Amino acid sequence: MTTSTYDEPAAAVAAAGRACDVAASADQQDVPWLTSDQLRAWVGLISVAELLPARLDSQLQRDADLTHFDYQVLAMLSEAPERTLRMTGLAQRTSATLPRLSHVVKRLEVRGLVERLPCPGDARATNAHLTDLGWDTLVRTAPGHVRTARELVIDVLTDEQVAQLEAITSALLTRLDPEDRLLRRNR
Amino acid sequence: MTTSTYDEPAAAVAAAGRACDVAASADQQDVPWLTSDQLRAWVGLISVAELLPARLDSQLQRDADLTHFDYQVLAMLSEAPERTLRMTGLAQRTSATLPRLSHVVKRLEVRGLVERLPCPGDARATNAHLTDLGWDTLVRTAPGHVRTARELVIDVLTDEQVAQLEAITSALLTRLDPEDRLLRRNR
DNA sequence: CGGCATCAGTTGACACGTCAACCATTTCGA
DNA sequence: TCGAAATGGTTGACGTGTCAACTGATGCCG
Repeated sequence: MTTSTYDEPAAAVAAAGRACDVAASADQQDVPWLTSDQLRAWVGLISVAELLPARLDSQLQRDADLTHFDYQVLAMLSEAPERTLRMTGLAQRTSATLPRLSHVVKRLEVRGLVERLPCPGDARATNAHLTDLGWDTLVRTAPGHVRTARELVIDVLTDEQVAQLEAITSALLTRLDPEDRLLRRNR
Repeated sequence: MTTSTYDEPAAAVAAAGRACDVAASADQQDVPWLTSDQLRAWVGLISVAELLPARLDSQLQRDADLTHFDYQVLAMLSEAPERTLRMTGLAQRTSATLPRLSHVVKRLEVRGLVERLPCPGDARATNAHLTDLGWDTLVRTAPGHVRTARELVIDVLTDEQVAQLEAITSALLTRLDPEDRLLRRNR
């Protein structure tokens, strides 16, 4: 049972893995457990993935009453021709489900940051359009957001690490986003 | 206004940044915008931070009706002496607020995976204890979780990249988790 | 044309996290 | 030793995301 007393969260996951070696040999495929190096990287990554979005949300919430997701929606629209996108396209660019996007856009519309228009070409579709107020809000909010991005990530790393991070996330996204919905690399 | 048509999400954030240069020079501090390299790394990171937790949740939900956070709670308890931790300590180890943990532990207790006991030393405190059922559940669930960790992250990267990722996340956590780990409504 | 499958999007019920308020216990200073 | 403040934890209301069901429009194939 190996019940030594670990202090670090990393060890907890490891212990569960070790326990599995004992119990799971029967009906589970052999899954090689992580080395201690791999384990540290894994725990680090999931910790960052847990804490970073919360920080972004709280900064944007405080400064502009926006979710990070709200911000991304506004940002995508600000880039689009006519500042307009169909709901489906917007959902893909923000990695969101359609129901989620629908709810969010509805709230943004109530606040006057976005408006919904029927799509001329296809009566089923809806176009989301960034209003002037939405644009102004985005412009006003961007600097603080960038500052946060620098404080929490960019300025903490060396240029070399930034380059490494780009390569690593790019590799991960081939698994996490196989359909390339984020349109990061449109082949 | 520079309204060229960008295809990449990365550009969207950039545009907002550029716009800010125009409008915000008056009352905002000068925030140097991100270079294209930095921008790619940033967008990659927030994409991963958005997608990875969702994947972990859905795998664990499917296989064991557990949230990734539930899993982490069980894992931390499995490591602790007597498989027992006080709520506050558990909250720190899982980067959770106390209310969140309280709700989660209540649900886990209903399912019989955890039990709550008054703390002998301090009548205010509560001890959370992993039951045998909880241990078995964790043991049964771990292999699939490890497999997912490999498929989505570890096996996608070279050994060198894993090492780089460890260094990078370690650096980021000095900012994201500067000893806070709870301290919600202080002062 | 008629009928069926698919697509685009919305809605509502439910689950989870957050926040503020709250209670009980403990600590500490005067 | 008494009372105020701090600690440990729980609860309930509210906002947001998810899923399943639904509406309406479009496309397809006979």
